[in-house]
Amino acid sequence: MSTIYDVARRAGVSPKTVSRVLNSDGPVGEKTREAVEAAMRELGYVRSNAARMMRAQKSGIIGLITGAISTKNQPSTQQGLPDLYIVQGIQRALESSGMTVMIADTAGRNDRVPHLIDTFLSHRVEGLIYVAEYHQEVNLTQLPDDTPLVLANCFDARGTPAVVPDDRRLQRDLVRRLIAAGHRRIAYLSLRPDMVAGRLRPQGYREALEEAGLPFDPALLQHVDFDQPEIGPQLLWDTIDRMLQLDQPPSVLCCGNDQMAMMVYGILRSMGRKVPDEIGVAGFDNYRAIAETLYPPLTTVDLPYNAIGVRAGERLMQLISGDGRNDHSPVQVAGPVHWRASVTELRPENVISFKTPREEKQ
Amino acid sequence: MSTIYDVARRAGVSPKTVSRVLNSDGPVGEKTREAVEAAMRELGYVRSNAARMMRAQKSGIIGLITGAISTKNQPSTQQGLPDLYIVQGIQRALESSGMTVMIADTAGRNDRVPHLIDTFLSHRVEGLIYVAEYHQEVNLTQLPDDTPLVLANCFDARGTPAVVPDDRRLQRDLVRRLIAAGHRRIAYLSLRPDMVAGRLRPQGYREALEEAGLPFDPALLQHVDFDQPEIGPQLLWDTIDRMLQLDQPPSVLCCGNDQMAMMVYGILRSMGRKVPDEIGVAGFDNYRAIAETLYPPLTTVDLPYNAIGVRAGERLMQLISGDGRNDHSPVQVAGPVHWRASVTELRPENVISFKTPREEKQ
DNA sequence: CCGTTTCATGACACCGATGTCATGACACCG
DNA sequence: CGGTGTCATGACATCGGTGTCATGAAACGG
Repeated sequence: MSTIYDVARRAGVSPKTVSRVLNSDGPVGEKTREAVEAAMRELGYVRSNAARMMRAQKSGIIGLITGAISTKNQPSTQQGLPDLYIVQGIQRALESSGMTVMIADTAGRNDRVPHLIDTFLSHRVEGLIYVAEYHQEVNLTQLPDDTPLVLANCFDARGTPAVVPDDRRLQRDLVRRLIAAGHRRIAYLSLRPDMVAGRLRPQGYREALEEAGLPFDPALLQHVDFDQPEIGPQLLWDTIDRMLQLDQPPSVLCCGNDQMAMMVYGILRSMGRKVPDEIGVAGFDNYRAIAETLYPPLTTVDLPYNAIGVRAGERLMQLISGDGRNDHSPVQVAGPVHWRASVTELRPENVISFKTPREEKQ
Repeated sequence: MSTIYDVARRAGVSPKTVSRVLNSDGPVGEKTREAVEAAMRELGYVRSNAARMMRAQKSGIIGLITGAISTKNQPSTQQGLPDLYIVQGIQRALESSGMTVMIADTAGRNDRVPHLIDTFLSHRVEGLIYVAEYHQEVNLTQLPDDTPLVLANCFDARGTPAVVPDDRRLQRDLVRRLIAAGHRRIAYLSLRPDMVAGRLRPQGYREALEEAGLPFDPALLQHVDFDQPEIGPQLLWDTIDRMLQLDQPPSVLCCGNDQMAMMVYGILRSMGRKVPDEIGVAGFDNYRAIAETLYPPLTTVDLPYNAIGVRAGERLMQLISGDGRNDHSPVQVAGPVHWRASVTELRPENVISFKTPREEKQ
């Protein structure tokens, strides 16, 4: 691979002049510039990042640690790959800055994280982002260095800058919407309470009920460990069965996530209950491969992974450029409700208030 | 960040000696080694890859180009993220070699590929892998350089080393298994024929029929563009309806992929047909988030994305180490059938032949 | 006890790009 | 016409490791 020296020789100038052409510092004569550019083209010259970053003491590299790519071995993981969208968002946010993103995968083993961090440091990354597979608290080994770190989809006790989904608010918005559609008996099938989402989402559910003056019925809030290998479907079946046996059964089942909702579809139909006519189903995530393909399509709320990534990327760029605003509270990100055919509008008159001005004009 | 010079000064030795400790070339006295290691620990020394690769003229970096991370904007993409498993496989294959994998995302725009390649070349990557979102033919701009390139999940007309799924064989194996289970009228709902999978998989289906001496009925092989935004479900509904109206309706619906199978579940149930008692459903991909969670779980065949990645990584390492075996035929990878509850065994006696020796002992 | 080999270590150059400073050629101004 | 400023360009050092070669000391053999 050719170097600036090769280019310089071919163009009959000094290496420094080639450098000037490359970087547009200092002045370069018109003819010289053309000669240099021609030489570069002819040699297929590509500038060496290694030499460059060595001199400049800047790598232009951002390190990204994620389990996204190999999450499937973990037993209790729900759908698996959503945090890929976070990575996508990060890339989008960093694209304009000219940074190169280097992604390392934990391969499902958290004990490899220190090694990955070491590799990144040896590349002299200018910043690090750790992306968790699902909203959780983490505890990374302290970075020995002053390299900035941002946590995405997770947080820690040290107050490291973090960006997380606003589970509470998202669930509240969805349940609000269900209430607005006329539903009064809303069941909530929650994820395990040892997951952050399994705690925050039920909170949002209860908040929406309270706001609307609806009573909270403990019988309608159940935690279900639905993704257990064997017994998961049984647990879910049993929980739904009990709810439907109640004196006042629910008119809609709110599920902890879209994958649970998919399983609920099958169970309800095996029970001979029609969705949405006899009972509605709502999800959480807007995991589109599921939500849009299910039949009928699933009402759910957008867990904005993309936005989380973008925000995390932006936050990191701030830190790198020295904007050390010590915001110890994590950034919370929310997203829109997606209303689809899996829940009926019990009171059609309510629908009107949800039309946009534009639609009303038509 | 400290350098070998800092370490050397602290340990009272020369930089070269520190280098020797790092790389275990040349001999180093016991005491000296300890002093150097202590100094490194105290300073939190991490060796600079930039300087290293500059001297060694080796970057230790593999470039990976994929649309995996941002595929969702594309209109005609089926499920979206499976090629992430390919990336995982590649990482696994390259892990032991000490290479660092740098992933670049096309952000859904193929016109960015040349730019990404340039970035990689400026990092002096030692090899490149291009990962396609689904099995397809591609046409990358010729690499100006002698950097080795491997295609994963795609191939080109130039005979670039490639690793692809063996769609034909996978489908044949699945249909064989259905036939072994006693099914004789097997319908095939294919993906669009302009996709490679939409051509190869039906071929495998027909091969399995021929092998078994079963007649091929054109009415049972239909292409369905099921993931069209609006009309997809309608098209699918209509196709299934027609098939079920036949004099000899099928006993099992073989779907082009798992996502289509998920949609078929909903449609069959809305038609009042029970799965698997009245009609069986089979998928393709073993997209576990769907196949295992659907109710009943889906019989499907493993599209071995992981293995494709591993093979691609291995192939690239061969090329880098100079093993230029000019294998112009793409490597074809297959995987196992996953038999789950969505298809019944019509003739139980057949099941015996599928028991493993171990099971028979019990 | 002297010549030769082995061991432990250091001096120095080099990889490729770029920051600093110097140099020569003009142009401009009083 | 001499002094000064601008422009175009190059020489040289530098970033942090590592390959090459040299050096001095200890060990070994006869």
